Amino acid sequence: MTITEIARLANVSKSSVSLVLNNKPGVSDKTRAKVLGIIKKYRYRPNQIAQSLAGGETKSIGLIIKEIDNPYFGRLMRGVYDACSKLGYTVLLGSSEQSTDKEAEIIRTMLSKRVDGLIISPIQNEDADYSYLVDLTKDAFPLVILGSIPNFPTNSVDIDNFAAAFDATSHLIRLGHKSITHFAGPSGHGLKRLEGFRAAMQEAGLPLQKHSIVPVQPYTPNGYQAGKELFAQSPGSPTAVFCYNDLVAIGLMNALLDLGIDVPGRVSIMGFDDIDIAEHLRVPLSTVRMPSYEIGTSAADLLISRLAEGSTPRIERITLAYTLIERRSVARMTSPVLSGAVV
Amino acid sequence: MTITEIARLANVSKSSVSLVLNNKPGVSDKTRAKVLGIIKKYRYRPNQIAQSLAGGETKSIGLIIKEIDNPYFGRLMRGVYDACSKLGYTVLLGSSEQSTDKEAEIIRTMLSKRVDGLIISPIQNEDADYSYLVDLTKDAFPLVILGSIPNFPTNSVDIDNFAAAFDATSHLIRLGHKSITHFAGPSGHGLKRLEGFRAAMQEAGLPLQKHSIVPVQPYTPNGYQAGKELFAQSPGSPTAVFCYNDLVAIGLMNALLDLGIDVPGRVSIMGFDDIDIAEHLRVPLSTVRMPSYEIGTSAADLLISRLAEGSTPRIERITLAYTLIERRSVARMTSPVLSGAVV
DNA sequence: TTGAAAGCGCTAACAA
DNA sequence: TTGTTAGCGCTTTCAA
Repeated sequence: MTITEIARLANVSKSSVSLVLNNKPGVSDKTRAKVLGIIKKYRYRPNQIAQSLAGGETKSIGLIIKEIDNPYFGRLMRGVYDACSKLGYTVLLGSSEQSTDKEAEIIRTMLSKRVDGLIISPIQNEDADYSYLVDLTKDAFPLVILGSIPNFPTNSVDIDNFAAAFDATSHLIRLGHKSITHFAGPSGHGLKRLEGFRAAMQEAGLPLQKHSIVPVQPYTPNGYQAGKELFAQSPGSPTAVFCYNDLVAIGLMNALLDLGIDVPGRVSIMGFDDIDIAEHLRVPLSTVRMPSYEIGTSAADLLISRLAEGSTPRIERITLAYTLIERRSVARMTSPVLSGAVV
Repeated sequence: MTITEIARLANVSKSSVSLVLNNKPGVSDKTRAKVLGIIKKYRYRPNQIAQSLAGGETKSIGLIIKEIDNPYFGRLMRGVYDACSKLGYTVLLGSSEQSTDKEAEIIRTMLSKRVDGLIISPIQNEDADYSYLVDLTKDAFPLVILGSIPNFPTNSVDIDNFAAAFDATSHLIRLGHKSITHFAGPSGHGLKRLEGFRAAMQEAGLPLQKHSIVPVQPYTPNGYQAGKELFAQSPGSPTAVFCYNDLVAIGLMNALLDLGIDVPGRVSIMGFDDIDIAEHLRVPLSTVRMPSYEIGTSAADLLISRLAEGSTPRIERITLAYTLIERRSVARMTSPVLSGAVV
C-alpha cells in the first residue's frame, strides 16, 4: 500500500491524500472523509522512510548511554522512552560500553539514520577530547547531554553532584564519623563527587589520610574487592565509607559481612543513586537518590522542545534535585569504649 | 553532503559512487581510489534514509519488551543490542508496559518506520488474540518471539519453563519440604511455571491446599503484600515458597523478615530469573537462572539470519538451558520438634 | 568501466 | 479545493 494506491482508490490526487494524512487544511470535508475511509479500510500507514526523505524529519531520536543493563540507566531509559513515545518519537538505542570509539561510531550511525536529535551520556575520560560532540554542536545539531562537560556549552540535564556528595559526607560527619573513606568513581560524576567529599571533610576540619580516597571501578565486584583490601587489617580502617554509587556500596557491604564486620555497627555505608534494590539489601542502604527517571524525561522533553523551535541556539542547563535517603546502613558513630551504651 | 556532491567532486557519476559505497565490483581501482579519497576527505556518510527508500532495507530492527526498567529485560536488551550492533543493525526500542493496545501501536509504528524485523516479548493475557502478530506472520514478516504462544508457529527463543519450575519445586521437596506454596505469575511464563509446580507436587504425592497457589503480580511490592497476608497467621503456613520471579521473592523475603520469620530457618524461598542482585540480598536468593542475555543474542542472531536468507518460511524454536542456583534462602527442612538438632 | 535515467513513497510548491 | 510536477538522496537497470 502506497499513497499512490490510496489516491487511485479514492479517485483523488496524491497531494490530497498527503494533506489528509498530515491533517492539513486545504481539502474539502467530503474528500477528507472519502480518503479517510479508504485509509481505514486498507489499514494504510504511510511509509515513514519516504516521509522522512521528503519531509526532513524522522520523528526519532538517539539515546546513547554507557550500559544497557545497569539499574541506573534502566530507570533513565524508561524516562526517555516514556517522554518520547508520549510525544510521538521513537528512540534508537545506543550503548557505548565505556568506549569512546564506540560512542563516536554510534553517533555517526545515528546521524546517517537521520535521527532528529541526540541524548548522550558521554564517556568522560581524562583524555577524551569530545571532538565528535563539538562537531555536533558546531552544526547546531539538537543535543542534550546527561551530566555536564566543563567548558562545553550544550543543553544538559544533571544534578549537583558536588553538593550531593558534600551533603552525604556531611551527614556522616554529623553522625560522629571522623574517619571516612570515599570509594571514588571515574571522571565525570566521579570527580564532582570526590570534590564534594573533599570539601565536606575539609570544612569539618577532618584530615584526609592515606586510605581516605580509594579509586574504584563503578561495579559491585570492584566494591567488594576494594572493601576486602581496605578492611583486611582492622587498625586504622574507617568507620564509614561513602561510595561513588550503590553498586560499589553493595560490593562493599558484602565484603564487610564476609569479613564478619557489622554494618552499620562497626562501619556505616553510604551509597549513591538509590537503585531499586537499595532498600532490599542485606542491610537496607542509605544513599543519595538520583532522579534518574526524571533526568530521562527532562532530557527528552528538552530535546524535543528544541526540535519544535527550530535551530534556536538557546541552550539550557537543567539541574534536578537529589534527596538523601536514610536507611539502615548508616548509623551514629559509637565510641569503641562506650560500645553498647545508649547513645 | 550528498552522493551527487561527491560524484561532482570526483568527476564521476552517482552510480560509480554508489558502487564504491556499497563495495560492489564494476568500478576501476583508479575510480574507486579517487572516490574513496573524496569520501574520506569530506567525511561523507550516505543518508541511510535515502538508502532505505531506494534499497529496501533499513538495517534496523525493533525490540518490543514489557518494561524497560526491569533487571530481567535489562540483561535481555543488552543481549539483543550486542548481537545487533555486531552485525550492523540498529535497534528501535519499544515498551508495551503490559498494554496490548500499546504493543499493537508500537508494532504499527515500527512497521511504518520499516524495521527489517521484530523481536517481541508478547503480552499474554487470557483475552489476548494476538491478531497483530498473526497479521505479521501472514505477511511473512521477519519475527522472533521471546517466549512461546500456543498454536502460533513463529521463530521463538525461550527456556522450558515447565521443566524449570518442576525442577525447582522438586528441589524443595527433596529437601524435605511438604507444605509448599507457589506465588504464581501472569499467563505466559507464569502459567507454564505453575504447571511445573503442580506436576512436581503431584508426582511427590503432595496435596495442593487452599494456600498452595497464590496469584501475584510480578513485582516486589506484590510479593511483599502476598507474603504478609499468607504468613499473618502462622498455623498452616508453608515451609517453602517458590516464587514466579526474583522480584516477588524479594518482596516475600522482606515481608518474612519484617514479620520476624527466619529465612531460611523457618521458611525457604526460591526465586526465578537470577537477576543481578539476587546474590546480594539480605539472604542470598536461591533461584533458577534465566539465560536472559543469551535469549537476547539468540533472538537477534536468529532474526538477522532470517533476513539474510530472504523470506524463507522456515521457522525455528530455540530452547535455552536454565540452571538451578543454590544460595542461602533455601534450606533443608527441619522438623519443628527436632528444631536445633543437627540434621 | 562508466553514465544517464527511472524510480523508491512521500511532501510541497505551483497551477489550474 | 484540487491536481501536476519537481524534488528528497539513494540504488539499479540499461546503454554507451
